[in-house]
Amino acid sequence: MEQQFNEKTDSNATTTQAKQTADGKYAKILQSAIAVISEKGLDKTSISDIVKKAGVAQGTFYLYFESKTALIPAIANNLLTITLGAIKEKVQHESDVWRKLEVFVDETFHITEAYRDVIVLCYSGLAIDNSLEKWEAIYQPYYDWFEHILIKGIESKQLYAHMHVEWTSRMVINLVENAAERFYIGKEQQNTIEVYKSEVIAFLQRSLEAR
Amino acid sequence: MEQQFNEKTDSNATTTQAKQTADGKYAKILQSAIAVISEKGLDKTSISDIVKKAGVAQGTFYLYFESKTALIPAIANNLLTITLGAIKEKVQHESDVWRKLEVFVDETFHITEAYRDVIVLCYSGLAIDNSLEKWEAIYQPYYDWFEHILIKGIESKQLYAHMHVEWTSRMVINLVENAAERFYIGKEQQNTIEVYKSEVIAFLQRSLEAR
Amino acid sequence: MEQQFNEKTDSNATTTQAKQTADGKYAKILQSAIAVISEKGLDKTSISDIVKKAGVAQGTFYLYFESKTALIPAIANNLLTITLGAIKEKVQHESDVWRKLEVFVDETFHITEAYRDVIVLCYSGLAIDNSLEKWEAIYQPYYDWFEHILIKGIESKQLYAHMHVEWTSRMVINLVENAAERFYIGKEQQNTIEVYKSEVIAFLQRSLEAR
Amino acid sequence: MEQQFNEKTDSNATTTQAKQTADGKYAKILQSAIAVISEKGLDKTSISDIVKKAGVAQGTFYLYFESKTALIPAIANNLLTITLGAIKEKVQHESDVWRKLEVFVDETFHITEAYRDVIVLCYSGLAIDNSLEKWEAIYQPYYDWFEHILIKGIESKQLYAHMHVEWTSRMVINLVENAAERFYIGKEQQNTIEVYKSEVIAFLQRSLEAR
DNA sequence: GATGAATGAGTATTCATTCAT
DNA sequence: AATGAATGAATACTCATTCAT
Repeated sequence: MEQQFNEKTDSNATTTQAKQTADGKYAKILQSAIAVISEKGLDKTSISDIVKKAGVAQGTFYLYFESKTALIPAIANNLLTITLGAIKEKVQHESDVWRKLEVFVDETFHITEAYRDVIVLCYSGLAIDNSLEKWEAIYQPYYDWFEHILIKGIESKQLYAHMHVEWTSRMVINLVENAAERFYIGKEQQNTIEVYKSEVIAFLQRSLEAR
Repeated sequence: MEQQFNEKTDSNATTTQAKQTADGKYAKILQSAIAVISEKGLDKTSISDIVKKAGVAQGTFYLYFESKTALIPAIANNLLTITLGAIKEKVQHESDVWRKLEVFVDETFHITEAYRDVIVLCYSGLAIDNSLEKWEAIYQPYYDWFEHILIKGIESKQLYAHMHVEWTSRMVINLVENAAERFYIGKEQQNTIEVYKSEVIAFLQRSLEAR
Repeated sequence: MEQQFNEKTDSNATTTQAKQTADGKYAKILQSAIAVISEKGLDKTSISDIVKKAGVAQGTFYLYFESKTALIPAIANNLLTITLGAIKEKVQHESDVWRKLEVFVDETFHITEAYRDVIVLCYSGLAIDNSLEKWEAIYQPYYDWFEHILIKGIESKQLYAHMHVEWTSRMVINLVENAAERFYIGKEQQNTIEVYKSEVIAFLQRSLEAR
Repeated sequence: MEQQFNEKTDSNATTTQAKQTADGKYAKILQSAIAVISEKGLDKTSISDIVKKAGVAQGTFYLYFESKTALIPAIANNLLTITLGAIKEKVQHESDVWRKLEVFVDETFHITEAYRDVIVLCYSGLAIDNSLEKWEAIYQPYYDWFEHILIKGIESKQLYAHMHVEWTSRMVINLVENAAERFYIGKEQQNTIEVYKSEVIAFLQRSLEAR
């Protein structure tokens, strides 16, 4: 199942690889940018900060990125690649759709915690630019992958047959991500996390289960 | 029901009123800011743009706002006030909880369309500042209000009794707002809107209904 | 005769005066700009150099000039005002047209020597900008003034009656200025200057005299 | 007559030839530079623009030109070569000095129109550098050639015998070029051109004719 | 000779903020 | 309260030039 998505993932990877020059300056700059911007915020990060950390010259930045703004989609793409990679990895070991959903929620919370700052910068960065559509484009492979989970679940009669899989895919992913973000951004107590996740799963289950 | 929230709403209003001077300069500046920033984006909008549109002097801005950054929570607050006001207004005419939900979805889509730009600027503005918690604080009255809808629905045995109302309130509001945003940001065809909304409502209904 | 040109001169002066604020910051910046650019050349002069010399803040420059480029027409205008002022002053004491011509040549050489650098920067500055027409516009009062000299000379039967005064005015002014520039730019020996000027005057006289 | 100038011309040519490599890269770069700079102006033209148009690598530029600045004298030299070549070509068919003068004026106007942009860039370029003397040096063969025209005219008793030929040569060339430039830069109506040229010729004739 | 990736110095311009009036 | 002239810090981006291949 995931097989056919590897292609898309690969196409992303290819894009990335296309940028992989000799000494991997593209990657070095991108990683430095993520690190610095995550810490200081997009506005307060100067190109100078980034190149200093990356150990390249000021002008080199512009050999790989058209502008400061062009960093954001690259970062977002990077984040999605990591996210989707990690989630696929975990989920593929499960065969039951409900277990998949649980693992998906688990992993989303986990990644959200780890990449909290990057997630925030992607939101703000893409919003600034009025390029929220780019976000949707970047998320496309994620949506696609989850749609297939849903379809399989429907085929196995475990999921509600009449749902609109495309829309539902987006609603579920958003619901879970947002719940996770609210959990970590709001800095709620860690001890409630399992209860919180259960509630999210229960909410989804009631919506998704076959009836 | 709304009664007890008037307090909080008032506290917001009070904040606003405190700033209401003679010629309503606070409001004039705020409205100008919303208009200009919605159009040009936060970054490309200068205080100069705002005061020019408001017809006041440069320095006057700082009599009402501590800094440019301080505009965002004010704008967000203004948006929430409008949103919550409009939704309450519409919803209060309904007695059935499912009708309330429908009207709530309708109105959210409506407002999202109308205030699309402002919503985007609030996201990016608050994210920039790493002050996403402020957003939650501002949304508090909205969450509270919806919780009461849920509670009433539970009491009337129409809604699922074991839900965690606080969390569910947030999940539902987020789900609907996000669906609406995706609809208008993605610029999907208008003719699918009713189907789309129905799907959202159906999704929620399956989760929320008593069983 | 000069009376009627005072108007135009005044209009220039007025323009200048309009810019004369409280502490004469406009003039201070303009004079500093002339000084620094004359010395270092336009390209190698930074706004920082100018404001430092003028004793104002960086941003203050932009209160009085739209851009670095906008300096050049201002400088050119300033130069013309000085030039025309000085020449008029000297020439008005002469009644004979040939004496006027002599004094005009004398004074042109004199001013060219004194303002050599400024003249060069005006040439290059206006050429850079492809705004050579501006130069013509700025020179207009000069051309006008000289036309009247020619007309008076024609009326007194001393100058060739069938010349085209407007074109001749431009040709003569250019001829003399260019001769002077070539003299000082080429750094010819000072001892030849009187002979050189005589040759220029003789050349002109043969062209202009009534016959 | 031109014979003796061939040397100088050759010296120029030699300079050029010295740079003529295998695939004529020098010429390719020079022509590209003229084209691009004429269009965009010196300041806004980057070496990158030039090499891109020339179809050579960035570094190749520096094999043929020491720096960006070094382009200007090369362009000016190129312009003079073209100008002098064209004018000589036309004038040599005339035997009468007055006809030569007419043809000289005609051709100067013609070339000024055709190379307007290049002329402007030479002015500004050389002025920027404070290297106006270079311009004189480049023009030397032109002055020399015209001096000989004058000498021949004097010998044939058609021209005024007591003129200073060297200075007069420069004055005349400048007068005509400047008149032409003013004509095309000022964008005067084309229908006046013949009248305009006649006036220039008449002005010169009165100065130059034997008396 | 040719290349073109890498460099890093250099700067015009913007704009949030202040404060004397 | 209101003004708006003045400030000066801050920075994205350019591009001439170099040099290892």
